[in-house]
Amino acid sequence: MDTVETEARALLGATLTHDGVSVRITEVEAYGGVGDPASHAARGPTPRSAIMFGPPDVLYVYLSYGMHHCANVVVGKDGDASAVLLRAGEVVAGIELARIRRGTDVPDVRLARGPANLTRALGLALAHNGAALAGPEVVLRRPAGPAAAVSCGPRVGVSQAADVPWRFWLTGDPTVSAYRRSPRAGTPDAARG
DNA sequence: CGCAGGATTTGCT
DNA sequence: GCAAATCCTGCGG
Repeated sequence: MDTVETEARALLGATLTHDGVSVRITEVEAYGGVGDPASHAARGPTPRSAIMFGPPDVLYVYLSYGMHHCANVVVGKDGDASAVLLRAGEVVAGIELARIRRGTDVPDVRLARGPANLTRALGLALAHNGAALAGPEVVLRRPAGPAAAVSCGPRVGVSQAADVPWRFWLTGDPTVSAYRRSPRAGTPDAARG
């Protein structure tokens, strides 16, 4: 339970609840601190990334491309800037509310597929940045034991250190996105579990 | 004060 | 498969 990598794996199968919707986490990405060029904390603490340097078990929410929200779980002890991006999940409660937020024509397995879609299904926004995972607003219920089958592969959407296999997902789970490859098609996926 | 870029998603060709 | 939408953050001057 020391590395962000381990923390990321441990979050698979966890259930995150907010505002009437619960999502079982099926896909995550690990982000290191200062040593990880792809992390928001790569160049030291900034107003935005400061929350990552604080105590763990809080939410780190940020706005991407001016329109999408992404949610992270801050891990590691105080002073450590590690975080785990929540990329996809399965809606296990409040599915009707999630469907309203995402659109009635969205298939169930896609309700929380993709980091921005997951936050939208949960109703998370910038206002929840720094929210404690122990509640009352946001509740994270960690799984009793480690996930049975976990696959790993390179991170998606990052232009730095994309070769580091710090993306984890539950093998074979239908809510996990087989996301598009990087611009360079033909790159070996290496993502098999 | 101004500029460049981003942990994405969606829709059209 | 490609390109646009859209705004906040971080850095340089």
